[in-house]
Amino acid sequence: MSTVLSQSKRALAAEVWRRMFDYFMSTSGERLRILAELDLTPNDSRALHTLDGLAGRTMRSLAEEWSCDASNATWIVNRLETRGLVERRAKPGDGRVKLVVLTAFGEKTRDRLKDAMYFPPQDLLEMPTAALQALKAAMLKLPR
Amino acid sequence: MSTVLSQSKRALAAEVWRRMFDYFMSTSGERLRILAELDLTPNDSRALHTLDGLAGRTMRSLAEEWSCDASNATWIVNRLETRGLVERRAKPGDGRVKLVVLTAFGEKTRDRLKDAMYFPPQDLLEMPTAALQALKAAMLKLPR
DNA sequence: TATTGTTATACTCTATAACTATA
DNA sequence: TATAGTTATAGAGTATAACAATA
Repeated sequence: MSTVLSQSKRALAAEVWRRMFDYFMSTSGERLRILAELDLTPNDSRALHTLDGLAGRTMRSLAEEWSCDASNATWIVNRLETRGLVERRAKPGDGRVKLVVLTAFGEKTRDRLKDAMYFPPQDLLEMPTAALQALKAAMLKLPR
Repeated sequence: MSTVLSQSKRALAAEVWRRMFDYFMSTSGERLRILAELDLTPNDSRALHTLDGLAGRTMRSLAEEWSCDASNATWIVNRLETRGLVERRAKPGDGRVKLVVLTAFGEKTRDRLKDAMYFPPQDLLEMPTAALQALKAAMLKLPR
């Protein structure tokens, strides 16, 4: 891929990004409201989405994923455990390792959170259908 | 405006929102990197964007805008003041009130931060021009 | 001896309540 | 007496370093 970009293309991408950035930021209050309603911090939210109810994650891998110290991961998992969202299980082969999994309540909370976050802002719902269709077609071309 | 929406329109808006949400979230690491480079926390960033170098803001209005306690606003402003990003000025007519303004350094830091945040992600810059044009046209129709 | 995780400790961020100064 | 802001204090969240248990 080329690293040389035309001036106009740069300006185009900048305009697209600025609009998307501003719109997304304008909706951040709604996300804070959703978290407060479920009595979760942004950090709790990130933690819930890292975990699942099946495989289990080692404390070490969680600290790495969360870019924090191992002792901080202990603190975060303790907090979730106290609230019944996760549990620690011993790893069969290695007595040093603990596996953290979501409880049924943890999975339910994570799913409720995800549904709420994915629910579109009211003013997006009220856009003309044609504009939404154009937006969707363009969004499908986003690189990830 | 109608509050009755067709099923297909709901699904359309949900798809658009989910794509935008996921793309934006996938770029959050870059934003944290920018903040770290300027030695700012997300909170510092919010504070810088609330202030300016001219009008000045009362402590009370800042606490309200930041949805925090007045004593917390004092703490946040103290932190910025220690780093030379803001200064407190007395309000001429009312000796109780203090006005917080960005210093020249504060304005420069805020501008550098804004420029970095508005710089589009690399993979957006590398999208085909036609796709970017379609994206821009759709973005211009966003409600805010 | 190296690795996994926790505990002890300190520093940052946030809130409640008490306080000072001005209106 | 009411308002603007700060200080005292306590609790949540994060990091570093020391530690215990297991490999």
